[in-house]
Amino acid sequence: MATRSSSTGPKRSQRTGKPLQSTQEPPLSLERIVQAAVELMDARGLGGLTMRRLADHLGSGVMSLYWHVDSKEGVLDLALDSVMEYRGPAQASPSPDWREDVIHMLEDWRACMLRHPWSAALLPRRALGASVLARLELLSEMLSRAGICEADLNAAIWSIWNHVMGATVTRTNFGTPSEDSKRDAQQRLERPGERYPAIEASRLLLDEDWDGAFRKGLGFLLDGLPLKPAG
Amino acid sequence: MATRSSSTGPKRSQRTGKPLQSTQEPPLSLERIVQAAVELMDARGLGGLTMRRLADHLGSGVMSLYWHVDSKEGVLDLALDSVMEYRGPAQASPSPDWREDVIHMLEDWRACMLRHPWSAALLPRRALGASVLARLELLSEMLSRAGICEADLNAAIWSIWNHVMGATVTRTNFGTPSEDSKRDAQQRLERPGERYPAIEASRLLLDEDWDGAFRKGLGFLLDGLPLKPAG
DNA sequence: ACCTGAACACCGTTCAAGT
DNA sequence: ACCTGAACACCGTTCAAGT
Repeated sequence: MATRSSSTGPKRSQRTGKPLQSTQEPPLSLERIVQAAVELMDARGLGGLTMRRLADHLGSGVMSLYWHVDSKEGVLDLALDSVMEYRGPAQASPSPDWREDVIHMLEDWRACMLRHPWSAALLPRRALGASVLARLELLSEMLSRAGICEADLNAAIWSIWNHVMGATVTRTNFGTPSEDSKRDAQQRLERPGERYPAIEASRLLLDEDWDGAFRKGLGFLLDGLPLKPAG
Repeated sequence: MATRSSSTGPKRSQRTGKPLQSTQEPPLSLERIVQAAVELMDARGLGGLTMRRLADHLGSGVMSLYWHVDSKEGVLDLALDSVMEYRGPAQASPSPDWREDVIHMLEDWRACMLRHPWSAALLPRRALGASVLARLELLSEMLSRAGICEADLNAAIWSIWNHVMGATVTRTNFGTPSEDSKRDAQQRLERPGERYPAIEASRLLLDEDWDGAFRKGLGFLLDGLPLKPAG
């Protein structure tokens, strides 16, 4: 008559009933929770993160998570920042060319986000964590050293932030679409009475050189920054 | 004994039991649904849109919506595009200064999104609708007329797209924070062992001139575009 | 053609309790 | 200090039915 499976033996998934791990689970910790959240989102996307699934993944009850974490929002904050750490360029930092340093850090930033496609959409929606702040701090130093004046600094930083985040979020959304959705998009562009000849001609939505567009656009932006001769 | 209220008389909200409207509701239609969705999100944010609430708002049962609409995703697609229409500049379009035209359209784009703060976060996550496509088409024409070469066109368009979307989404997130969260942010910056002197000095996170940063950053980007002498 | 309620398989989180 | 299950107030959507 019992509708719930027996609770003897090792912890089992509420969802599948299969044993989650043959060995003993280590105790819960913030680190384990955050790491599991990253893995879960890597595998199943932003919407795939569920407190219940997260607990399952860790072999614990759902509510156990809440002793370590305030809410799901807190998990998202920590997961995002955990993925954004910067280890710096190969050699000692201040290279002769400021542009090289800036581009290296931003390419790495973008690469981090592309490794975890859920992160780009999360970036602008949460409080800034230590890793993101460290990157902004570094960017600020680099631009000052390049000779940007104080009055232009914040606008320059936000513009670069917008470029990195926008390029990444746009790419994870529009990049590598299925052949079907490509055909759909193309048909949409050619719908009678609603035509977009310029977009059609330039293949804006079919062009797949997202890396090139990122680099080139970043070049435009850096070219446009007003720099004084030297720091 | 009945646990549900009587179903005589005009349609009542399942949630509150109050009559939703003293007059007869007009029949459902795609237009009414989309408009109600926009109103709901304007009032309660992206997370405030619920199929049940939407139905309540319209005085219908939840499942009635699904005759007009495929899914909640479909409602979001339509709501976004409905809010992004461009009516063009006051006078006939091709002004002597291409920059003026571009800036006008982009300022208007940003203004549309700021009027509906949920829209910026939605923009990069959905299929492009007619209003957004029309704006991209217009932008493409304007840049070609300005003399950008074909090979640079798509990178330029995406960079500008990133700027508009990024600036708006960043502003709706970080803009006008409460005094409390400002203090929190400041304390975070000054935490011992984890300091961000450059960000602190430039007041990157406290500066509230988002309009200025948008315009200035767009200026940098347009300055950096490589233009041939004339179209 | 248009609308409906019941039901299903989920959510995040509160609570009162266990060790 | 750390973990738990039951329960609450929600979700989006399928289905079989009504008019």
